[in-house]
Amino acid sequence: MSKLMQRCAEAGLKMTEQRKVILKVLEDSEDHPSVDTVCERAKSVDQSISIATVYRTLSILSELGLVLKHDFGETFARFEVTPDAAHEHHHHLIDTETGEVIEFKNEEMEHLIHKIGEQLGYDIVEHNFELFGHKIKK
Amino acid sequence: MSKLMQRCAEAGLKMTEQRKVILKVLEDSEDHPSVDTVCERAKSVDQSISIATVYRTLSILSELGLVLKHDFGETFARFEVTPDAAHEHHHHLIDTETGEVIEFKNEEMEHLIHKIGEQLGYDIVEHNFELFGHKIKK
DNA sequence: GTATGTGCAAAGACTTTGCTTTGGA
DNA sequence: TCCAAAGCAAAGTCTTTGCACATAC
Repeated sequence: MSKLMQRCAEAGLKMTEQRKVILKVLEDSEDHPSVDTVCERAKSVDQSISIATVYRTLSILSELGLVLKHDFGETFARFEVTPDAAHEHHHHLIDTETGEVIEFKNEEMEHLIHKIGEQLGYDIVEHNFELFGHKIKK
Repeated sequence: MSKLMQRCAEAGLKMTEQRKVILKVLEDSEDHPSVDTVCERAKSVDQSISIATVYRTLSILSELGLVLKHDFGETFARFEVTPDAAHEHHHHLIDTETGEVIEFKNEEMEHLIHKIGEQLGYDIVEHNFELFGHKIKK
């Protein structure tokens, strides 16, 4: 049983065929798929899966903190499975010329985020950090 | 003539009555108004201003870099006039309990952003950095 | 005078939801 | 069995756009 399925079971969710497929699609995705893309990938396994179910499933997973919802400056949302170890946390650099999303890690950032929260008297529960830029041409 | 009007004139935009009102609304706003809010404030000066014009104006200003478009995790966009001096750049902390948006500055962040870009071989032209959290209760 | 800008309403894009049926526990 | 979940289609929300009229330069 996959980690995501396990977590869903713990949360009391019924493990329907559709959910199994969607969870597997998410776990197998190495990019940051949109709802449409998740749905397409799911449909290639089970044609009957509807986009409404994909929306509902992603919404639940997001509330459970099992997936992260991103806005990379487009008109729609993208998703990825939440990294479960602290050292797997990463941020995103979007190449403004190609649309490519590059993941990067930065320890300093992690520290800074909590330091800033402390200074302002806040418990930081979430954050967005995205860079937009283009390759430096030699 | 306001700074924003000046910049618009330089960009070759016609200075219509509607634009004057919208520019003034933006310059006078100390928060991060949504399109609807900008439109309401503009209408209180000139009832005839339509939301389509507000959308079009904000879109132009955003392309010119004169306003910044933000996504604070809501379903709609918010805007603010772009700070024109480097030392006025700031980021945002959204109070998840009240929805309040707190601005803060952080020099370290500015450095880090460009350092990360350099390390990855990218010219960073834009970035999003938002924190979400709640007040620490004593 | 002419190109740009505006208002209105319709269309578009993405997302949510009501209702009926299906199926997991 | 029974309630959560799915499919479908309609509706909702935010944003963009086509068109006819208005207006800044």
